[in-house]
Amino acid sequence: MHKEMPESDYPDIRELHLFSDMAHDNFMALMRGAYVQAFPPQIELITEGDPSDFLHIVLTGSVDLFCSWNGRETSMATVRPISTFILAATIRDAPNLMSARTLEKSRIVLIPSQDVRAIFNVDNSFARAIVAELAQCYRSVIKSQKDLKLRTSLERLANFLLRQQKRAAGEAGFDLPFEKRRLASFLGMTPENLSRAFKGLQPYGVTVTGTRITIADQSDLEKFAKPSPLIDDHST
Amino acid sequence: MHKEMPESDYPDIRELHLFSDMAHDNFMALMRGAYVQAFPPQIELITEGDPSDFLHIVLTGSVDLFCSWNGRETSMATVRPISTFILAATIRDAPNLMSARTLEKSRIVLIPSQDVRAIFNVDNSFARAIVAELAQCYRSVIKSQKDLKLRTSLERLANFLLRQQKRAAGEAGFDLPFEKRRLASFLGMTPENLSRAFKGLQPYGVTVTGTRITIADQSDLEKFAKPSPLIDDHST
DNA sequence: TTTGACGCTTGATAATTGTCAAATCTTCGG
DNA sequence: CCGAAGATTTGACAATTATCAAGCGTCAAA
Repeated sequence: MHKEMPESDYPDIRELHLFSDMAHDNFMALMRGAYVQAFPPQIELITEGDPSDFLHIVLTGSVDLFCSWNGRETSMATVRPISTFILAATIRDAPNLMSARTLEKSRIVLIPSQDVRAIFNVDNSFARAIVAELAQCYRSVIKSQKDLKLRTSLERLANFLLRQQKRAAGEAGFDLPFEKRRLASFLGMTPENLSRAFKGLQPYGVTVTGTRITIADQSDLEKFAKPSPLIDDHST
Repeated sequence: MHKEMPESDYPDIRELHLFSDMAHDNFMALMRGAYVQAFPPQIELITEGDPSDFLHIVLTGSVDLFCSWNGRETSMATVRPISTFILAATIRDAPNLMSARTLEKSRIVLIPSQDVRAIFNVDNSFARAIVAELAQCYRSVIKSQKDLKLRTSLERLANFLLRQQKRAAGEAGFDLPFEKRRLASFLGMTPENLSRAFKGLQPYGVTVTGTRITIADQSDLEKFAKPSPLIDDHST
């Protein structure tokens, strides 16, 4: 089932900010203990509440982080290559707060959490890289929380579309990066409401054809969305 | 205006997990560069968007962290002694994502952010303590986000009251830790709605008299609130 | 004690969002 | 190409939450 990691994957992982500065030997020690596995779509990799046995890295494909309570479920984030997830739980040796499932066929690296903690204890560069990563993650969630608490669903959608447009190099037309039902959950609304929200943005020049979005006039939409770097710029 | 820190405050700060393991010299270096200041209530200590010039520590009093957008405002957290705030922005040398204001007369320690980053770079124990702190903060926000996305306002209030009751050593009666208007904002609702939400919890044995809350039967309220350690236990 | 200021509550109403059911569209294996 | 399964859309309706305005209570300065 599990396969040792092929060395051909090392460079991609080494390039991650999290691993780029650590000592060679320590990096190799982490890699030697790691597994890589190809998962089909819709496989639950992690269940919230379970202990965090592995630090995960998405090499290809994509992973949905989601949470459940009382029969309800909500999508928290989508992880795309190449990045890690559940770092905080791994470091604290605490139960996972989120579940994770593959959205598509995905290659995932699994690094035993105890190895991560052991190297964290001896490699100072690694420890500092983890600080940078956690600070970044923390700030991202704060931004997301501001988005949720300060904006209506229509405003959240409008700003989401503007962020996506920016990721698409500012092109007027681009494709949604995932299903609408998941987008709805991510934005904290129902699929029905998302459908209506798209219509509600038509007066601001937003056109939807299937998964394809077109923004006629970016500044027009911005007048409504009022994007702020303190909420929408996920790079700082 | 600014006062150098009296050495009598050193032990309290040293006891914080963040500082307890670092080298003596480095701790002293941080303290020597630090200021302590007594602020009256309702003073804005930090404005979101500003660069993070100081790591803050609340010695006495309390501080509200809040965010604004488009004329709206929401309370994100209340900081009580003795703890730090805006660590993530300090470490990343990034603009603050939240504003901060004193809720009451408060003594605040200000440690220049560049000092914190400098010591972070040379003190490995400090770096590791920051990892633990940031991981904890991150997990707290995730829990708060789950609370917001998965629960109705009535459920959020019910669970909030149960958490407060736990903090009050499980006593049936306890006082709200801050104004209702701020509680409403923290829970993501209007003051009017909070007032009605309290009434909505009467059938589950919740009584409100001014700032005093009484929970007649904890298990009765829990049957409605369905608290979960993955949302409500802020110690892990 | 009076007078404001301010926070809290209440009622009426509106806006937003969610639910349910049915219709339509897409996808994909046979 | 067909047809079933699942996603999306739409409409009707209900629940939740916000807004506005008025009233009540408390507290502190005059």
